[in-house]
Formats: sequence, structure tokens, C-alpha cells
Amino acid sequence: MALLTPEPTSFAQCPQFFARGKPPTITPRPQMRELCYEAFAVLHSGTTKTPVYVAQRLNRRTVEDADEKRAKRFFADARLPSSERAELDDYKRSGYSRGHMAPAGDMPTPTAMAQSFSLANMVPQNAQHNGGAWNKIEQDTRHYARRAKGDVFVITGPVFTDQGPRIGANGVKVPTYLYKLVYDASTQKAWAHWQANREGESVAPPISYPELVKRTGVEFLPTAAVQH
DNA sequence: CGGCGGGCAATG
DNA sequence: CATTGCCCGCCG
Repeated sequence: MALLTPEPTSFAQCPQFFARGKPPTITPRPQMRELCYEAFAVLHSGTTKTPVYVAQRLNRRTVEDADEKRAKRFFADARLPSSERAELDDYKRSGYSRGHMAPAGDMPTPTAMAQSFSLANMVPQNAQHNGGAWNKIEQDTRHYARRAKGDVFVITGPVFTDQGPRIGANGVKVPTYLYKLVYDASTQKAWAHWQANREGESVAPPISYPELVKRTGVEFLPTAAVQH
């Protein structure tokens, strides 16, 4: 069985990764594609050659299942037109590491683990940040989901600035910031981690959901779903 | 300190 | 393409 079916997908096929089944509304931009995977969903941009955001649903069961052996085989996602996607060579000797948005450590099955290494789930990330503060945030999020009463919806993504660099022949855009939004559906509380994509970042106290919306311009969650 | 988890590159 | 060794940072 193939890792991924070649057909394009739409978020209508995987509403389970979004709070109340509703993906964030993004003003339509060119070359944006919706990709469903077994354990996460990606809105992908052919302009930056990265995800716009990656959505997951975590809970105690999925996190307890997340003990798969780490598969380290990165791959370009064939569901994306080659003109819109990053290739392995773009990251090689770029000075940036391939940073997961939906972390490999969250994946509950071997297939989901393998799929998480799609470059459609990656951004060029500072290596020290990826293995340091960002990794800590990912582990903290898993730890939270393990203790939560029910489902925890997570949306992770990059934030770009116009003057930000690009890498490789395909010009994969390097994000200036990364965010990780955590929404506990049981308590209707939401918060977000906000980090600069650079060496020396430390784990900072989370910012509020309205502050994340202000910084990104994206309403990630249905208004009625968040306690204010 | 060692173990683990995020990566990288060289080797057949 | 798989295996192997290496670097780095965090944590117990």
C-alpha cells in the first residue's frame, strides 16, 4: 500500500483535525492546497513551498499510542505539483534543518509517522531552535494532551516577513517566527506559543489567543468555541 | 553524567 | 536505499 494516494485532497475529507470540524478561514491565495494525512492536515502554499498551517487533534489515547519507532525518511509530497513543492535538495547544506510542524513524536501509527516526514509538513528551521526550545514546547504540548479530559486541537505554522531568506533551487521560504496554537475543547481555553526561528530562543510564557490572531491575521478557531 | 530526541552527513 | 556515526540541547 502506498504511503499516500496520488489524488489531491480537501479538508472536507478530514474535518476531524479541526475544532468543531471547521478549518480556519484563510483569504484565498494562489497555489494553496489542502492535504489530508492519517493524523494531521496541511494547508500548503506553493508560493513559500511550506505549510501555511498544520492541524492536529490530540488526546490521551493518541498520545499514549505515540510510541512508534522514528522513521527518518523525508520525502517530497507527490500530491503537490513539482512547481509548488520543496525537494530534498532544497534543504541540503542550506544551513537550516527540516523542522516538523506536526511533530513525529505525536504520531500514533507507523503510517502516520512515515507521513509526518513529508516536506509539506516542514519548514526551514534553525537547528538549535528545533532541537531546543521548540522541541520542549512539543513535548509540553503532548504532556498537556495526555492529561486533558478530551480532545486538544493544535495548529502549528510559520510566519514570514517579506525580506526573509529563501533556500534551494525552489526557493523555500524561511519563516521568521513559528507559532503553536493549543485549544482544549473540554475547557474551551486556547493559548499559543510564539517563537523566533533563530538560535538562542527560550521557552517563553504563551501568548493569548487574541494576540495570536492579531499577529497572524488569522481566525484559527470558531469564535463561539473559545472562552473569553 | 547518560539517555533521549531533534537533526546531519558519509558510507557501501 | 539502508546503515552507521556524529552533533547538539534538554532532562532526570
